[in-house]
Amino acid sequence: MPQTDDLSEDRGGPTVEDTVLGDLIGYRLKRAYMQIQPEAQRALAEDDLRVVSFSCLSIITDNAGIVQSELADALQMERSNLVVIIDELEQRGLVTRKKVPTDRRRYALTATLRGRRLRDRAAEKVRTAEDQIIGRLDDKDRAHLMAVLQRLEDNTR
Amino acid sequence: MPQTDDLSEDRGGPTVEDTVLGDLIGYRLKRAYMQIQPEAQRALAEDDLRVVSFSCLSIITDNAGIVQSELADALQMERSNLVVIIDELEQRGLVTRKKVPTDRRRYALTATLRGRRLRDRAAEKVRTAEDQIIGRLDDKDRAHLMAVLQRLEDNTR
DNA sequence: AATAATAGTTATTGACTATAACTATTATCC
DNA sequence: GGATAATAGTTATAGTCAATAACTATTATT
Repeated sequence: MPQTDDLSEDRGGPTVEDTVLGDLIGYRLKRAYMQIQPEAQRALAEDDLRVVSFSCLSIITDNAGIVQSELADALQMERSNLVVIIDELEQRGLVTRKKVPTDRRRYALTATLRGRRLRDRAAEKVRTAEDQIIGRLDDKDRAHLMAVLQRLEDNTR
Repeated sequence: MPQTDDLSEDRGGPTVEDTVLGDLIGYRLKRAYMQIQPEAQRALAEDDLRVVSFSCLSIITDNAGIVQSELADALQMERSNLVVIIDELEQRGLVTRKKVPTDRRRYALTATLRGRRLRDRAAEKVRTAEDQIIGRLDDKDRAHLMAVLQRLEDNTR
């Protein structure tokens, strides 16, 4: 029997009572996210990417020619906050900004070969990092989780 | 057939491609949380509570006599950031700070009757707000979601 | 042609988190 | 038992991030 010497203090605090918070979905979502996020962040930092820049790079890779407003919309962020992120991706040679001839207000964003490769590599690392955490979560539970989260998200739109 | 005039633009953007992001748990968690959080925030604002102060009030209510370090630990936040929050809860007469006789470094936190009542009322509102969003998610899916999220969280400790 | 709206940009603000440094008190160690 | 280390609470501060407003250039509307 794997009985150790440590008492209740061993992991995650001395079992605080909770009759309400833990039954709220928002709370559970936040807690789960707080465990995963730092690992994803660490994985992406190896390639000097933040979560948000990786997200942008990824969507741009999958949608060559997308413009900034559409990207902001897809990632549910303000287009003003996108500017510096695209600036950096562009300066690093990961994406290109090209004026759309038919509408010169817009910039078509396209990932370069380097950008696409970096996206794939970084995605692999994040996936691996997540798998570490998921641990004993089997494929069925994982699939169910993803489906339910997706449904949750869709319900609000 | 509920065919409307609007095209693909109707809800959530014109279906942007995504071969990677949507398969990451961190991304799905964040997106789901981003839908729920504003509603919870709005519900709590009716009682001049923020999510974090509600969380504190709730844990204190369930753990009369808990001290600030333990609370910070339970909510995974910095104890320095807790100070002003407890200050406010105390000033509003929702919790009391009382020196622990056996260890005068510590303050025992206890919710007042008003605090406990507010907690219950606010919790009810958040629950209702969440239920609006959950919508078509049946009890079985909800229970499964909560269990899996809990497991995810525990796996990292 | 005048007016609206849209895309991108810049600057700024407020909220939140993390860190370091400090005081008071208690625990540990020689 | 006294020096030293550790802990609880606090304060101040700095960094991160999201939201807002205002601006220019361009296109759409009437």
